Amino acid sequence: MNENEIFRALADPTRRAIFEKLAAGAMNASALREGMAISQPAMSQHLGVLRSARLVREERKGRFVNYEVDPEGLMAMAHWMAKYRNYWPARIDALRDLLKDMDQ
Amino acid sequence: MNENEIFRALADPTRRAIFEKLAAGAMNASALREGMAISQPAMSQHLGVLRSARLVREERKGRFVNYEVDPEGLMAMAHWMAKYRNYWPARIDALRDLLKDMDQ
DNA sequence: GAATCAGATAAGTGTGTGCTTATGTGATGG
DNA sequence: CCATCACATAAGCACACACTTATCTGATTC
Repeated sequence: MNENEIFRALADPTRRAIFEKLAAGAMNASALREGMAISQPAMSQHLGVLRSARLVREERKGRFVNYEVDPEGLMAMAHWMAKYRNYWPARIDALRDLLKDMDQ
Repeated sequence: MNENEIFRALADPTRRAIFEKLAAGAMNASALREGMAISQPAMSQHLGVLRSARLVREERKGRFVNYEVDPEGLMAMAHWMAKYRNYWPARIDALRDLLKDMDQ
């Protein structure tokens, strides 16, 4: 349950973009790079950070490495957020939107 | 809804500690410093970051400034997380509580 | 109104971080 | 086997960031 690595990992917009892309479907590092204007080493480093934060996990597939979202990191984040649920109810309309989003 | 400022703000452990302390009860900057081994300017700067991320808000009280958790930032985070709901399933006990709270 | 207090801002500094180019590793294929 | 691939690692560099000390602002109190 390493909040620090998780928040640090997500603090970088490029990494959030990578995560978002992976959330839409697992793929390998080269596929991730497509349309992202990012060098191969940079991608590899970003994936390393996301992986050690358990936001992403890898699966070797021959000489490819398939990456996918690791629920573990998201769970840890949810736990962190749950500590502050006292502060959520204030704006119920927003919460309703949130639940709607979640239901899709 | 600037995810970037929110995640950047929470990436620093000192800032998360400040936020956590404020979540336990509103207080002014000096009270926040107690037991935290942090200089006055540093605290002020951290509060500035948290405030501009809308994780915290201030209320002038004479020559004191009372700080409290701003639900706005947490809401934005919840929205971000909601996008990845598909990946939450495995260990939901905590999350079910979370959603139950949201339903109120 | 001068001293004092809470807090913000300014300016400088060391460290962290994200990038780059270059090279390494390990699997595939001709 | 050796050329090529998908990817990781190494090393260096520019910039961001969290801190410091010093100073400023604006409200309170005597």
